[in-house]
Amino acid sequence: MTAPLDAGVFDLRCSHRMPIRVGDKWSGLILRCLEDGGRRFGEVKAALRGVAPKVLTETLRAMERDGWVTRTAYDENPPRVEYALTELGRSLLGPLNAACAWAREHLDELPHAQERTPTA
Amino acid sequence: MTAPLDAGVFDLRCSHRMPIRVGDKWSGLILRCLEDGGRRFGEVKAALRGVAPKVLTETLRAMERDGWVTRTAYDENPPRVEYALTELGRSLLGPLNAACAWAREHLDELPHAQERTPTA
DNA sequence: GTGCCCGGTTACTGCAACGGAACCGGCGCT
DNA sequence: AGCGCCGGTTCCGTTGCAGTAACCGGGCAC
Repeated sequence: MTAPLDAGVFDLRCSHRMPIRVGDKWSGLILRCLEDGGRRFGEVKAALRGVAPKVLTETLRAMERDGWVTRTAYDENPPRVEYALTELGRSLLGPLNAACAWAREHLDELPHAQERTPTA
Repeated sequence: MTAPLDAGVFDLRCSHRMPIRVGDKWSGLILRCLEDGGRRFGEVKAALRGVAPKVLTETLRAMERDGWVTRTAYDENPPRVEYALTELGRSLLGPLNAACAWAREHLDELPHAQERTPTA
């Protein structure tokens, strides 16, 4: 899954005041990016083309804090850090994919779909 | 469904640059509020306790523009306006409920769930 | 004529998310 | 000595969602 993700059409959200927070711009994409196994910071960054390192760090930290991903730092050099889904994080792929399926199915019915960028 | 909705734990989002936009704070709640039939502005406002009329108008207008709800103004007095789901809007309840089901199922596994407000 | 009801609108403000650019430390390579 | 790699961090600015408070217009009732 190094190819650009198509999940950009749909992601899940809860605001910071709600127990679940998947609503930032990148969480959904990160979930799907880690679907097939752990990945390094740089790999995720490359898959999510255009994400600023600052934002990626923020998002990954939040996801770690909320128990969706694990962060494993290897004491090597150059440094290596691996992010992987927890079971909880993996369970979120269900609703996420349901939403993505909906989006693919109804994309043509959406009034302003073509005016906006369909895929990230 | 005049009782306060519990969908506050989960809603769906896409940013304004994406074809689908369910990400604002209230769209998901409005969808579920209209699930059982059309409702008046004031009814929706009462069901979504705490929403400012300005924000509610904005959200409903956006949902209308995107083809999820219809707005029907009756030329009566006092004025009456009814909002109802379109077929497209109704189809969104699928993924939305999937997400809500996930939230209910995993609420106890969430690290910081109790610190934040579980229900709106 | 005063006030209420409904469905808004307007103006102002706050805040969180997002983004760009620059910089950093530790190590290894040349 | 200088450069590059990796995984960040810091500073600063922009954007957009949301909230508060106040107001409005038309018709009706008192």
